[in-house]
Amino acid sequence: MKKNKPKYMQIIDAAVIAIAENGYHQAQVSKIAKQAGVADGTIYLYFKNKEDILISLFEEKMGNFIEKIDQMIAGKGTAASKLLKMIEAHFSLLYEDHHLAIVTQLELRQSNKDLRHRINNVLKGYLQVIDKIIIEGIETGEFSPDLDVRLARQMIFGTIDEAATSWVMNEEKYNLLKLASPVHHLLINGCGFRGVVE
Amino acid sequence: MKKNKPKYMQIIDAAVIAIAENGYHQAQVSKIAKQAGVADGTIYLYFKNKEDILISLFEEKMGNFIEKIDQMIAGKGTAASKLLKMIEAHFSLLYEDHHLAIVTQLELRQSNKDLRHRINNVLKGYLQVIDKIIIEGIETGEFSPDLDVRLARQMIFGTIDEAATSWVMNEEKYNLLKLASPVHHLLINGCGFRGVVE
Amino acid sequence: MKKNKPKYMQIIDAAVIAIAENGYHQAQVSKIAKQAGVADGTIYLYFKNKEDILISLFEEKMGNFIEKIDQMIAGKGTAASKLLKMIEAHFSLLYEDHHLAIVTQLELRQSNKDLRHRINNVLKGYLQVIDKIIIEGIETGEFSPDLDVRLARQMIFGTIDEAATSWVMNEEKYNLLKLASPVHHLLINGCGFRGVVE
Amino acid sequence: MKKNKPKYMQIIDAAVIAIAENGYHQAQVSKIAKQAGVADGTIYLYFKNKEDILISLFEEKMGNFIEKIDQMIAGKGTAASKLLKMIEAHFSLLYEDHHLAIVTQLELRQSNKDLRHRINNVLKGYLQVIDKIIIEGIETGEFSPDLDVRLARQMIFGTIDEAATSWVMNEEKYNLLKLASPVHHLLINGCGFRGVVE
DNA sequence: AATGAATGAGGTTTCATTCAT
DNA sequence: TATGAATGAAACCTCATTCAT
Repeated sequence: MKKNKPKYMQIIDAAVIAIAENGYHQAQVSKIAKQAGVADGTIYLYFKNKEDILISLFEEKMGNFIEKIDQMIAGKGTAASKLLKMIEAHFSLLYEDHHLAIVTQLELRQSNKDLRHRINNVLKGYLQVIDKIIIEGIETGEFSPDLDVRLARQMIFGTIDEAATSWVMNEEKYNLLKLASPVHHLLINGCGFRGVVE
Repeated sequence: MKKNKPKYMQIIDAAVIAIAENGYHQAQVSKIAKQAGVADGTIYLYFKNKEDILISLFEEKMGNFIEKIDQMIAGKGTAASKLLKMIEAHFSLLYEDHHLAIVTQLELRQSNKDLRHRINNVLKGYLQVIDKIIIEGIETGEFSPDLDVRLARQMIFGTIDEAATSWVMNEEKYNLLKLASPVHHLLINGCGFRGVVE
Repeated sequence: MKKNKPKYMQIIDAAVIAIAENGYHQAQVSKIAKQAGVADGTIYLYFKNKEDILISLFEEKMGNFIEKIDQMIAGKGTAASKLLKMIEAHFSLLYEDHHLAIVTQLELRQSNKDLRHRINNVLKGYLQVIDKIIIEGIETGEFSPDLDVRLARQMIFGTIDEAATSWVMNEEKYNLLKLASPVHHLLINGCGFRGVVE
Repeated sequence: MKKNKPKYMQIIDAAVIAIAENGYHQAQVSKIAKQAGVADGTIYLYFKNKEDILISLFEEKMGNFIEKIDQMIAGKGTAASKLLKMIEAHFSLLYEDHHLAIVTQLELRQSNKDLRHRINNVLKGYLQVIDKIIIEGIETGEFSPDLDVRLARQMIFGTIDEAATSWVMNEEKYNLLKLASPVHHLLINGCGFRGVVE
């Protein structure tokens, strides 16, 4: 299994840095190889082609994240608290890894349609986690019983993603972590006012 | 003024079709020219370069849309009703123009960072419209008084955009227009349940 | 005869300016037309193609010059004095017309081989004038009887041309006219020293 | 160091042939690559761009030549004899390499101003060699003490260059080498007659 | 396993020239 | 005569991938 050899992650980590620092289209295979400290040809002993590096990058980084989240929400607690934890974990992941934030929020988006479909496949795991929380919330009565799960999921993911992207595009000038709670509040309560400020 | 000549819009419309049908990177200038029924060189009588076609495309299509929305929400009505109109207008724009939906939601996102920054500039106008509605809603007491405008805007835009992108990626299998009302309801009320289904 | 119409010389003069100011490869037909105050298409009513403008330019400017020189040396006087007059006329032509100097000494040289052959054809007239002076000098005993006319002509033309080109490349910092006499002296006497400074 | 690899000179030599046979503007990179027996892309492993091939070509061929001349005139001997050697070396270089003669005397002259300036920089070394000889000649009393070094240099270079160019334009019908001696004689003695044939 | 020199396909843009008005 | 919008051919360079060592 190639994935267990040290150079596999070495190349993926190099790709994150190379893409973050040079931009998607300027991160040539030779730059990634140089950053990884291996020869160009060596890349092809571990990855089928360049696209394979990118999809593997996303799988490794996001896959781990999804597993972590999945465990995190497995235990007890309200759906709302689980949602908050998820948002915090998501923001934390990007906040802690500057390079990764740039790569996932900006650079990887300019990949071609094919690659983006495969990235979306990875994301499906994340969306399923969100779905789980929503369904649990509905069942426990925390969330509105007539919630359209798909739409709610799109709101949750779209909002988190948009908040993260804006933060990266604003050169990370403010503390993303501090947005987790207000974002969470917004997703639960929406914009509307009901006479009581919670 | 080049923009008033018929070939200007002819080329832009051709670009939308060519990009939608071939993909961003496979929509060569020669393909756009062919689609427009002009010679390759003619393109450069109306646009500085290929990137200029794309930014102009976005400015024309989105710019017009933003103006329309802006007028639409100028009159009377609640902030909530204005938000609904906006969402309907947004979904309608994409629903009515299959090619445009593909181009704005999928293809144009793989443009390089420079072009994306210029696209974001156009989008700013849209975000300001959203801001206007939010602020109006807060002032009239419809929306929560302690709403963070920036976050609310990110939720609204992020949700609309994610819903639209999902619809396109799902090959537009369902009727996007019908989502306007439930999406609007979600944005106003959030996921949370308060014992009353409105 | 097209040559007698006012626009013929108008275009040629515009070409001199356009080439001098923009360089040979940046002097597009449209620039020449603009400088001449006519439409692009009008150029083709007076010239077969772009090359025809350039060759005509050279013929007009140099042709006139050669005729003038030819008349100048027709009268009495020593061969040496005629040579001096010719050098002075040559330097004067370039000294008086800044644009023409740049065009003939620098820009027109980057024309293709074909055009250069045709330019050389025009130059033949000039070379024949030089030959006339040399032969006359030999016959009168002023010049060495065993002079190889072709070589002497190459020395005279090569020296004048090199002096003129150097002057233009040095941005015409010094007075070219003042070089006529010392250049003439050099051509007559060579580098060698014979104990007497004339 | 790229210059030491065999393909570096292989490509330069191919460029000389391709340019000589096809003309400057018809010597596309692909033709040079084909002539060199390498792929188009290989060219760019050794040269920054097409212009870099041409300037390198000139530097290699002319640079070597200038060094050789410089050593040649370093030893003893009269200034006049050194001048003769230089002319012979110059004519010999072109006479021995048909392709190089065409390239330097005709084709490379149609390069753009920028490239020509860089070529002139290389030529400066040659002009300095000429200056050395002139100054030495003045100091030893061989040459006229009131010689203007710059003008003398222009005469010498202009004459040699014109003779060489004429020879190439006449399709090298006669033996250029045989012109070295009479050209040398002309440069030393000029056109004038002093009653004694030396 | 590792190297890195070599490959070669593919696209944007310019500009001389035409021709309908 | 004069216009100027439209034409369309043609080339430099990049970079993912291979393969002999």
